[in-house]
Amino acid sequence: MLSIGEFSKISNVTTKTLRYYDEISLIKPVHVKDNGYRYYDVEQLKVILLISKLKLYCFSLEEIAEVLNNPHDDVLLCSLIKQKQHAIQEKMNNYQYVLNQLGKDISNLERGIHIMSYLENIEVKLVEAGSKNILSIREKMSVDDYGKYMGKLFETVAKEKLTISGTPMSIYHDKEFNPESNDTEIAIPVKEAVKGTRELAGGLCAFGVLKGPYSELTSVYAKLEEWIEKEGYKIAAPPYEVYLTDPSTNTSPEEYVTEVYFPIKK
Amino acid sequence: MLSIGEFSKISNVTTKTLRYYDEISLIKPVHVKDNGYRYYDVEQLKVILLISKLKLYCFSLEEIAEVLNNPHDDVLLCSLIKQKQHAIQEKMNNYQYVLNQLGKDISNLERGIHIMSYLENIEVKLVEAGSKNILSIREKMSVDDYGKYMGKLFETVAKEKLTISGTPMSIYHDKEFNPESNDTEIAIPVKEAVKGTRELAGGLCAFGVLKGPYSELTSVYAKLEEWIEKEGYKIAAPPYEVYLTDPSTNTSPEEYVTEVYFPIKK
DNA sequence: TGTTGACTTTAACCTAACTGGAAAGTGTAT
DNA sequence: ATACACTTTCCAGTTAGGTTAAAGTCAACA
Repeated sequence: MLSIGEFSKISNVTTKTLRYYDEISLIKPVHVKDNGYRYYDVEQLKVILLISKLKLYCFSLEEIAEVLNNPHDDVLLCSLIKQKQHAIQEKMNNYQYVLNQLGKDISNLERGIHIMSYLENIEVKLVEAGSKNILSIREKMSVDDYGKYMGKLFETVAKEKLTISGTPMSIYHDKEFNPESNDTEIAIPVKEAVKGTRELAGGLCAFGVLKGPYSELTSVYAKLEEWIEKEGYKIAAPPYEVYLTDPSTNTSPEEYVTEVYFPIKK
Repeated sequence: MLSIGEFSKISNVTTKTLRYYDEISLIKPVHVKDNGYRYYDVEQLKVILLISKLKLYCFSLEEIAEVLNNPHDDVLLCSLIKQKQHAIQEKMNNYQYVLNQLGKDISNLERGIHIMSYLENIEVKLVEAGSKNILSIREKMSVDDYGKYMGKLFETVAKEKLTISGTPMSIYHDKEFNPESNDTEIAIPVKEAVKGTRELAGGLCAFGVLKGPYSELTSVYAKLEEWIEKEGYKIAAPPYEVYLTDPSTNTSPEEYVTEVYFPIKK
């Protein structure tokens, strides 16, 4: 039997953490004296070792508890580990992108170029957008669902034998930003007017183009808004984006070209 | 002037977050009506854009505040970004290691090998350790300081022209684990008995070897402790590690060889 | 002008995975 | 017997917000 201090020293887990794990029933000492002193069994070292391993793999304590409650379910464990493998791979990709961006900023700063000066290169134009007939789905969704709904639209196009007359778009109906559930309309311009299609009104628009990943679109929004206020216009309808790059051809996000339209009026 | 909803939509930051940033004075609306309604200026879009960028770079809100409070200090900004660059690189290295480990576990699990079965391959031996004369520094330190203190020891060796008689060691005097400040003694065996050296007592030890990164040492501790209890011994003195691999030759952590000794008695 | 519905406010509480500190009680070596 | 190292519980705090409720306000339409 090991006191909490001994158990802590051997397992490289602090006593604070061990008491917390006891509290949440992740690993309970095999014996508790009447005065509350905790005593662990050497066998429990294997358990705390597993906990530490899974924590390294970015498991939440809740997920670890699930694994510990099903000690012989190696299929469950394996599928959870594969999930984490995927998640960590995603994080690494993201960090790789961040390192690129950050490297550019460092070399700019060392040349005396201010970090936000890239905004000056975003051009805003006043355009007259033509009205379009679009096949669309409007739903509360997260950004991750765009692909799914886009797929549905293309299915409909195929089934109904519609004629595509432009690149995919999304229209933002929300009044504020919400990453989990935005009121978004995913659309493709088509020739035919059938069930599921509608007319997207044309008119005066503030217009900008982005070459780069979608995460940089907010800079274009900001520039458009700045321009709209400076020129004395007001936003007249939900803004929309037009995706000129087909994401199914595996172009890198750096090469994506996206148009942004803010319908406006005086 | 933009309402909080408009500002949120354009900047892709939720209204909740904006209110929180107001509360902590990270970015305050340029005007607040008597009824409490917040109104932002288009110019503030650049500020929130910068905040989002720095958040992507893993800045804490406190660090971002520091940057915003020194808007023209590009040197400060650049040095902070470089810090983050380093930190992110570290994280990626760590994730790379995790992906390797996790990949091994997946392929093991798919072959029906249990995730903790590697423990069975750790061998424990009973040895009689000889006593050693060591030059050492004992201090409360974190693992990150090991190199620093080791460097000091080597300086002393050089200055005093001592004769090294073994590979570096560390002795753990703490009664429990504490990552920030462990009562650790960093040591090198030397021939001469001078100021700063002492005798490390020999005697019966439970002994194990690890080939691999230091983070896996806990598995060896656990095995040793299990063996000690099973054989009816008790720990008699602080455990110590002997580093057979010279970390200054750039061996990969996978190749490190470390011995672990737990001095014991009946 | 009135009304409706969308927008905004504050306040209080919740999250994960702990950490820190205080005050009191306990174990063990001398 | 005493000292002191070890352990206990309890409470508050950390980051960066999210959730919910109840109340107040705005703007557009009739």
